[in-house]
Amino acid sequence: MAVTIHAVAKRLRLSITTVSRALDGYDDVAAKTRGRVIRTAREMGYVPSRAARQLRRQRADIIGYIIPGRAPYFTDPFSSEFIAGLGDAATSQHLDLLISTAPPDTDAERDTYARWVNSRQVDGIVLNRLRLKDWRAKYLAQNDFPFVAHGHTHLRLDFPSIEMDSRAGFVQLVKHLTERGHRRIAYIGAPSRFTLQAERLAGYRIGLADAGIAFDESLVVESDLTRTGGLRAGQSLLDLPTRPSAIVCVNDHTAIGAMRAARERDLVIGRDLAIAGYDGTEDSEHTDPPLTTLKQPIYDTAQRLVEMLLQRIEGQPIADPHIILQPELMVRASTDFQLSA
Amino acid sequence: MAVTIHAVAKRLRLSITTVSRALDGYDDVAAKTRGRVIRTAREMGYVPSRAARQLRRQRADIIGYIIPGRAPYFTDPFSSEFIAGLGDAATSQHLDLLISTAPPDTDAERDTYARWVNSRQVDGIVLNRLRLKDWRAKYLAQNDFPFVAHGHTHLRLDFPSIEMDSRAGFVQLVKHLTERGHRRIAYIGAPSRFTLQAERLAGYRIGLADAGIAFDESLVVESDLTRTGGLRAGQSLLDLPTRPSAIVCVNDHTAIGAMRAARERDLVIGRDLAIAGYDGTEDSEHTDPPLTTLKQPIYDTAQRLVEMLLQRIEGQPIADPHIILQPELMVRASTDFQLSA
DNA sequence: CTTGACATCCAAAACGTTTTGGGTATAATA
DNA sequence: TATTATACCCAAAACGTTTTGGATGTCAAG
Repeated sequence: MAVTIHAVAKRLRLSITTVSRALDGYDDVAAKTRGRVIRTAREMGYVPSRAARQLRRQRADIIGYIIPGRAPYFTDPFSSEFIAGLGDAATSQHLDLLISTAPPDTDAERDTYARWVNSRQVDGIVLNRLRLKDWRAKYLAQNDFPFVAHGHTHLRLDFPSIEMDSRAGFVQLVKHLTERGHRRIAYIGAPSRFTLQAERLAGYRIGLADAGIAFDESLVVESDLTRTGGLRAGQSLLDLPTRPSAIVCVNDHTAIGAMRAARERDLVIGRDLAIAGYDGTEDSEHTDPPLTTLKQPIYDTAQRLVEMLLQRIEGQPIADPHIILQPELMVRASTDFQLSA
Repeated sequence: MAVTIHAVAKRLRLSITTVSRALDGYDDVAAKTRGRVIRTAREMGYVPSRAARQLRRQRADIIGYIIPGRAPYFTDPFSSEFIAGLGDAATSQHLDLLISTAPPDTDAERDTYARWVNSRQVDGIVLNRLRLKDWRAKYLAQNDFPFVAHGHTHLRLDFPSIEMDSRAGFVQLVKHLTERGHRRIAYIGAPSRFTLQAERLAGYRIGLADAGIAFDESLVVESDLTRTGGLRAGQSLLDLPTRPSAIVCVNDHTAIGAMRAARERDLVIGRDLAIAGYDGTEDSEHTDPPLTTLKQPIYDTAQRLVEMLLQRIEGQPIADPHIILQPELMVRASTDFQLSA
């Protein structure tokens, strides 16, 4: 079987206490002894049993992330990049990342969270795509379980978070469009339970109001954050009696779907029709034409969230527990034209 | 703190043995007692400590996957879909999925594998993007550690695997192109240490030979499986004195980059130039024009790999330990035209 | 009444660490 | 020489389960 601390101690004719303390860098073991211990341990390929250490230390050195959805929903590049950020940051903090998947607001989701919390399998949890009334945040807060989140809720809860001011982003985006002559600007959104939908829709409405354009309910469609959803929503908008001249989308994937709907109808994006997304994933650079989008630093955000979570786990004070970042408007060919009257 | 089996036993005035056995469904506990135990445990919110169980059972109920690369390399949709498949399958088998990232053939990679194996943190490992001489496969096999892989190596090792016959796929793809009049067909590949590169390049060459076309080294470019890499490689190919009329790419991401290079040069894909990819990710459906590709069942493959791994972990015989699947040629507009002489 | 068989239950060991609370030399000080 | 520091080391407890190997009681059969 695997080599235990016992075996190392036996070989060295030392107690396991001394071996343990030597390896952990305590100063009550002679330098020479420490050297012997470290060398022998390495030679024998000793690595502490995670389970035993975890049981004794009451700490797993693992953080958890439950992907809110099932494939292919989750395969959007936002998730990939987010997970990559979590994974890399975890690794560099000597943590591991435990992943599971569960569709939002299902029993499976509740079970998974309950299991992770109660079995002390992870030391902390990262939350993403918050809901306005996010039971997860409530549950974790009630159980005093360390967590951080990307986004906010409408509940009275205090937890470390990083969020994008996507409302301001959409205001800016709509302004960009109205300045280019657009008056009929449509919006393809997400289900209303998501905070991101509330924020982005609000930004859209403010943007319209700023330009003195009346809000037109028929130009707002709910979709599901996927390309296929964006395609369907785009189809319905473009088949309207008087179609919009611009479509802003809740995320890049939706926009990519909408672009396809436009092509199906032989509309030239960037001339007949403006389309914009949100997220600034690499995808958006490679569409034809390149997609105007609001860029958020997904990878960095994930990394910083892990750092905050670790501080929270260790009970350290967090310097800036509520970070709000501004997305950056990336104007590309999909919207960069003056609408001809 | 969290509720332990001790607390449950105390409340019920039973021994922890009985509580444990009642919950585990042994038949040496009275039905009435079992009922009381289960009810009380649920009421008290008892969930066994993973660490303790793991220590005693010598089993973690966790499988591991180390993403071979760092962001943004890993953010290609192949990885996302693969991870989604692993995650979902793991969940449905009552396993969790531990994720880390490490660039191929680095010390970081070796450390991570060694740590996971020696600390018995995971019960088994899933390997992906195998290398021709994959030290990971060798290492795990030597340590008799359960693992399964997507792909094969050139080493004499026996392990459960699922792989795509991507060589046959490329033969078919090249045939598809030669039938449409293409003679100058270029290939954008991956670094040569990857098995997938060897296979796909071989398929490309056989396809050429089948059509009586001489292999032209100048039409083969090595890239890095990313869109940006595909863009660069595409640029260099299209700037050749006599440019190719078709480009086949080692994966969809590369193809998407190559498409961009073509657009930069005002070439109409699907008329002036044929481009094809490999993977059949959803991305390929949404390009303009839609991308011809070889589709492989990534999500299902991941799921089946998890099943095989679990059997391997439990020492059960595996019915079919070396599955080879045929990719499906999806002919789309990016290649579906006759080349005008 | 004894003996088995059966149904229930349980004490204690074991899993492999970390940590607590000393213990034993040796050297320095009084 | 006796005392006190100092440096180094260790036995044993604890973490929370699962599992082994009985123990106890009841009931039917001999």
